[in-house]
Amino acid sequence: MDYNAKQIQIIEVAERLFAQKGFAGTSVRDIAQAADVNVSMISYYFGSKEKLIEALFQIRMTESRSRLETLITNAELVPMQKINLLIDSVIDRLTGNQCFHNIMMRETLSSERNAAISDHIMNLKMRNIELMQQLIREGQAAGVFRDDIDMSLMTTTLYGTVNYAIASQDFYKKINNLEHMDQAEFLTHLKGKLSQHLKSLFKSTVTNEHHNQN
Amino acid sequence: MDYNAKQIQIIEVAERLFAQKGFAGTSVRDIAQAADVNVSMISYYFGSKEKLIEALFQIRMTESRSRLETLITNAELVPMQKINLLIDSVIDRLTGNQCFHNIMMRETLSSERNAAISDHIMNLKMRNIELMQQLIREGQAAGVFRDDIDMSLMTTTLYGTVNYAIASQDFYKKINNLEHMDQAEFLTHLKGKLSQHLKSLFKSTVTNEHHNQN
Amino acid sequence: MDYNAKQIQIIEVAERLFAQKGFAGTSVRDIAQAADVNVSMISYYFGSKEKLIEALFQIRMTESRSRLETLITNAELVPMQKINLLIDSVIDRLTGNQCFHNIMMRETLSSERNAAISDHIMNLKMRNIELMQQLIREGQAAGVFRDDIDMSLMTTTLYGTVNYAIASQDFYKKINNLEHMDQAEFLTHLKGKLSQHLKSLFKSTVTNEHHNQN
Amino acid sequence: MDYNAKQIQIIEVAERLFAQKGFAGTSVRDIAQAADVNVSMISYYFGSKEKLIEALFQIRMTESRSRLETLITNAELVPMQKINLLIDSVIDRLTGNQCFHNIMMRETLSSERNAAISDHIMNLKMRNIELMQQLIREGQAAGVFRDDIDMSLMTTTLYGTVNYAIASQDFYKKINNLEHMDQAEFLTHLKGKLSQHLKSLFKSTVTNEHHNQN
DNA sequence: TATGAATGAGACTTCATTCAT
DNA sequence: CATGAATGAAGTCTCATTCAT
Repeated sequence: MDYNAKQIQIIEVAERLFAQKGFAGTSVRDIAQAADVNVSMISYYFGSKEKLIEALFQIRMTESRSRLETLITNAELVPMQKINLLIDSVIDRLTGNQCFHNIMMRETLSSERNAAISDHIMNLKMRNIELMQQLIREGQAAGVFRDDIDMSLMTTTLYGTVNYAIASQDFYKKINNLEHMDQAEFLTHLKGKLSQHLKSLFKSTVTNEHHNQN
Repeated sequence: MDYNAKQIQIIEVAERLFAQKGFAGTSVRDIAQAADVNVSMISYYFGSKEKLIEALFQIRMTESRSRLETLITNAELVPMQKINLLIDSVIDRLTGNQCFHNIMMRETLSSERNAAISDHIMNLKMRNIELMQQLIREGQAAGVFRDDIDMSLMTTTLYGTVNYAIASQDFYKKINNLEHMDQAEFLTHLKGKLSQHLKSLFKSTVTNEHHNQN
Repeated sequence: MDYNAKQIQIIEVAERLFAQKGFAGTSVRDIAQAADVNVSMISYYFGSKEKLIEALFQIRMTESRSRLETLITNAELVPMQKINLLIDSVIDRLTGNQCFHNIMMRETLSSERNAAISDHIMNLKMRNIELMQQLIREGQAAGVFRDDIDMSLMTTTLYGTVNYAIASQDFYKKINNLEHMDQAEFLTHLKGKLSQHLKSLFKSTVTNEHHNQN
Repeated sequence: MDYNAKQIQIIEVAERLFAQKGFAGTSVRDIAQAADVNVSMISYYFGSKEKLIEALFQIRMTESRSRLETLITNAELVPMQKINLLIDSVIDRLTGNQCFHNIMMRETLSSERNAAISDHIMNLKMRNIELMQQLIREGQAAGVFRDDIDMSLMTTTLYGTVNYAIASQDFYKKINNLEHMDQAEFLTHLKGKLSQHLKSLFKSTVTNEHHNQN
């Protein structure tokens, strides 16, 4: 599936609006107006509003498909390096695609799920968790990771923390008196803080050294 | 502001539907039908659909006002005990009000924010963070907590993890082969796991003992 | 099911327009405009355009339910009198409800049939044909009707002739130089001619007297 | 006016679809898809959807032009033989072109008539009736036909019966327990029945013998 | 000559809200 | 105080046709 310039334009505009106002809260008129195309183009190009968001998911998820694979299967890195790179990768992806991950979060929250989209999300998550399990086993085999790591909870903390940080960025700005920063500057700052925070968290929890049984 | 039985019925039904289908995705007809009242009642009682969700926020947030205060100001507990109680409290609140916190998450994600709701959310977060700062300072004064704790990030991890776990509960069930459990059983299981996981996380990160500089 | 004044108004207007332009050829806007109501009233009152035509069928067919029964079961008439009254009854009904029978004819011609409407039509036809079979058997028992009457073909001729006459009335007018007549006058004339014609046809075909085996 | 292969293909597909779903109920997309041509071909070849149906009428009516003439003017047949051949000819034509006559019936029922089509229909009917009048006069001159025949009513019965029989064929099948027959078999059966029925009807009505004054 | 992309009008329906009772 | 009928705006989608190629 490849899309022409106008289709991509529509998808990008839709992504932004869906993130801002939700799927149901965004009308095809909104999208058409913002993308500067005729209203009927959405149906014409994608079939329906529903199919448009499916196209969006298909594109964004295809894009992020291989990054994790190459990282995990890189033979030159030790497990803890991979964990740290993984953390930065997740931070980069989620902050770099705020709109899309916002939409994905909303869709995850919704129980009126579109089957195609749910499948996309489920597949992505399955793949991610499997890669992480593989990484954990590698670290355990090398004797540097603890044996009782619940990877699904660590993943939850990783994604949950980054997601929540992005969703609450305005609040974070305010609480830390960072309102003077512009968006780019602030994002760099936030990413640095998150990176440091999560790496520290993972190191304490995942490695064998100095762990306090609870 | 107190509401009569019918108004409360409407609010509770609306809460469930907003959580399931989103604010824009839920029509006043849906609410009226599910609450078994006339459609015009929503406008009649609350003024508008918008005002209805504001009423919902106002109620739910007023409800949760005092719990945290009493915990933090309890003189009989040591800081680490408070942290652990706090973690359980957050887990309980978020899992016990999944519908409402689902709505709050969605609204936080939305940049088309209703001013009244945004204010409610902001106030709640400010209050929470202040109480936590207070708790942290108490622990630091007692010499059991590290000096360089970024409480806003720890809070982000706490809420983010619990939120994400709730949002992804279907996935968690699947990945851990817990599909045989009924909802109540599963929720108990999940709460236990989250509690253990987050306490461990906080202990490693917050206390002075065994910390690995990063 | 009883309908209020506005609903009846809508149904009657719709009946006329469906007869004139067909179901697909008539928009809800056409109907709303002609009935002098808001467009959304059609959906509001009937659910959809489809349901509107179903309501129309349900009403018209309920109306014509009992006429035939009372005629056929009337003990004071001899079979041939019943046949003649039946012919006049069919002529009256079809000319008196031109619009509706026009719609029914179109729907019968359509293979994109609405299930509810098809059922209505099928039921009506089944009932009619059964009553006629009963009448024929009565006449045969009395020895005045032939034994080899194909009632389904006679019925086809009866309804077919009247239907076609109504559909071709403009042509009939022209061919018989009756264009000076107004509609009421012409209809009376046509009904008389049809009555005479069909009675003669049935007498020759149905009765035992003077029949020429073919 | 002659049409190329693609145009004929379009016309034939359109004929089938118009018969099935009506003119307004058939979109040019439906036609283009079923005929496996580009959507714009309809406008390109015929100017518009309207012009397409006109072309269809023009073709089908030109086709059937001469059959009746040769029959009526055949000097070797006696009037009653011509009547019978005429009946079979009508049955053959209407059953053989069900699609087209279905469309013609619908268009006749429509009061939103396309002028060109109405003219076509009117011309065909005028020609038919004139040929029949000629046949009747011939029979009357020979002393074998009654003097008071209303040919327009007899024609109405002929066309009306055959049309109605075709339109109600599903019902006829059901009522006579012929549902086991395939379409070709059933059609042969129906044509035989109609032929016998109408010939008997005409013989009783048209000829001087054994007529019962009404 | 033939095409497929593109269009604006209009299709049906649902929406939140109002108003007379 | 409560209701249900009614409304106009706006929703998504399909339509027949046009136009540049």
